[in-house]
Amino acid sequence: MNNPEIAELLRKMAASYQILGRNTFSIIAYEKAADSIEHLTSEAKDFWDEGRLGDIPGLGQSIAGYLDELFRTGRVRHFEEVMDKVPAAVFPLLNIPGLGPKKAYKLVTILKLKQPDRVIRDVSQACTDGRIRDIDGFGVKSEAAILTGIGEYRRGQIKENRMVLPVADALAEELLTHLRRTPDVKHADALGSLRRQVSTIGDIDIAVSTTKPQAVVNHFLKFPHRKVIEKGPTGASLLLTNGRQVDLRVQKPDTYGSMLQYFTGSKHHNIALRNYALGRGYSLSEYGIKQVKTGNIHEFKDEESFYRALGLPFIPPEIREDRGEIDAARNNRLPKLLELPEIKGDLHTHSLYNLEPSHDLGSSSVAEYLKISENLGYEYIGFSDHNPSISTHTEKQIIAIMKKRKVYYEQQYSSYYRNKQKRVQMFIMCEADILTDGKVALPAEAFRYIDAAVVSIHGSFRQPKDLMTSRVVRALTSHPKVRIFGHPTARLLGRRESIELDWKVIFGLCRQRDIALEINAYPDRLDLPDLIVHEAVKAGVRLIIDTDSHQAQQMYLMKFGVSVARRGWATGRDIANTLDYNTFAKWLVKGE
DNA sequence: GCCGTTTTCGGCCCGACTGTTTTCAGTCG
Repeated sequence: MNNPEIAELLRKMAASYQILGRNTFSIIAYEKAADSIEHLTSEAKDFWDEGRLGDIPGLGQSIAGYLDELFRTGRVRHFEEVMDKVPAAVFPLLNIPGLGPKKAYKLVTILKLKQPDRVIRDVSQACTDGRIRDIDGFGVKSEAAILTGIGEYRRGQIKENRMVLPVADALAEELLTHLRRTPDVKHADALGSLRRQVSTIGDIDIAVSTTKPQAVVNHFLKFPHRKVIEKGPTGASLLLTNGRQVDLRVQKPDTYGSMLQYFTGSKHHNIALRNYALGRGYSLSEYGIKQVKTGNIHEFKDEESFYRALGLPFIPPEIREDRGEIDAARNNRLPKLLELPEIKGDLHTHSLYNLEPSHDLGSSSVAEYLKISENLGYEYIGFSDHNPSISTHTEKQIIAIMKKRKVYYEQQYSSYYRNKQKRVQMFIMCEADILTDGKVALPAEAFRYIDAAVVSIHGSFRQPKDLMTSRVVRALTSHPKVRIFGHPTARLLGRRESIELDWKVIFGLCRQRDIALEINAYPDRLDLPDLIVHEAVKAGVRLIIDTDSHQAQQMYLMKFGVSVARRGWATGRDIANTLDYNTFAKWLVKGE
């Protein structure tokens, strides 16, 4: 049983306890345990294997004992006994926004709904028939609300309606630029998951500090839009022409810091922070910090002073996820997170040189890439075109192509720099497929004509974990010039799930051979995911951030790779391409 | 049921919103 399934089971227990009227704090305990397991970076089963179930926060003797039974026998008798007291049809209804355990239970018992697999349809029908309005505690509006909720639930099942970070970021930048055009705006910032730079974003929320709220709201409403959803003296919501919703919140400068902190989240960070504050006699809210004894509320202009008032250094938004940042802050052990200017090169780019590759060519010339590398202040760039297709070439042909390609790059390079002093250094590389059996799609002899290889998976994504792991191990150990494991989970945001890998094995191997795991900054990849970055950093594995550019302008997307690294607690020392050219070349170029 | 820079006992995040009420319960983020 995997983590999401266990979390769901624990949530069902919490709901059952709620219906059965048990102790509120048992209910909270089960919910916390579910949250905790959902946030875990490795499987709870792996903890159990190692006899460390108790190390999972929120699991005490009781719940850990039940999970032990679950892993040993596949069931928990206590859970079954409790949940048997609740009609099975209650549980599917908990997925409907607006319905919680109490209401769901009431509907199921009063309407005598027995069949879990059709209970949502039955409730929908009951709303349409007007059979819910007469139930105690419900009314006409409840019927409409439930129907809306069911609609949302159904749509949510069909399509995950989130933007990838770079898209949301670009949209937010337009809005922020628009807002900052009026002098009434003192500060304007993104809020929520966008400010924390999460890889996918739902709605865009923006905060403004001003002494003239109405003027700012009016100015905001001039942004091109399809419809005004809401407007008032302290905020407004617009539906944009692209179908996205933007919410604006306006605050006076004196309380801007508390508001920014509160709406940046994450929810889990805020809960943990409030817990921490409560131990010191403070109660937190979006309005400020209240001294519990006196009831006095202190307001904050900025977040720095907000955290300082709690005795903490500023915690960067990217790591506000309740993954240990409050403890680290308290002990003054927050990492000095990587920053964009530390990046000195990009090692995964595709030029337009046609080597008859297995996958897509780039569309920019070597000169264009060099030009942008200069603009970015880089010391080096690597060209990592896909290997020549193995289905349409013999080994001999591939070797010949790679040899010719090396000459081409060297000529392009020297002609670009004919009369120039300062140069961006170049690495001639290759992105080689990891084939189904773990072979790398580049003959050994072809490695002579490259400095190093990125290897990555472009097919057979659904192999079982052990097979996939040995496949990757074979590829990473196939040649000394294999130096980077590209977009390691092969996920595509909103389109394809990650492959399954035993990360412990991969981390161990990467450390042993000093191979870097790539953080691929391409918009719908953002791969490694931040959670695995965090694990890799803890394991002391070297990382490298690349854009996987297929046209030179995409090199500017590096900042999103940096965001992922920051969310994974990475510092400059964890990232290979913060090294200066000489040190970096020593690391990258191995073998003859 | 969990947990400890107030505590191994006695606390447990906070406030808004909604719809149903006549002072509140349930749900959400």
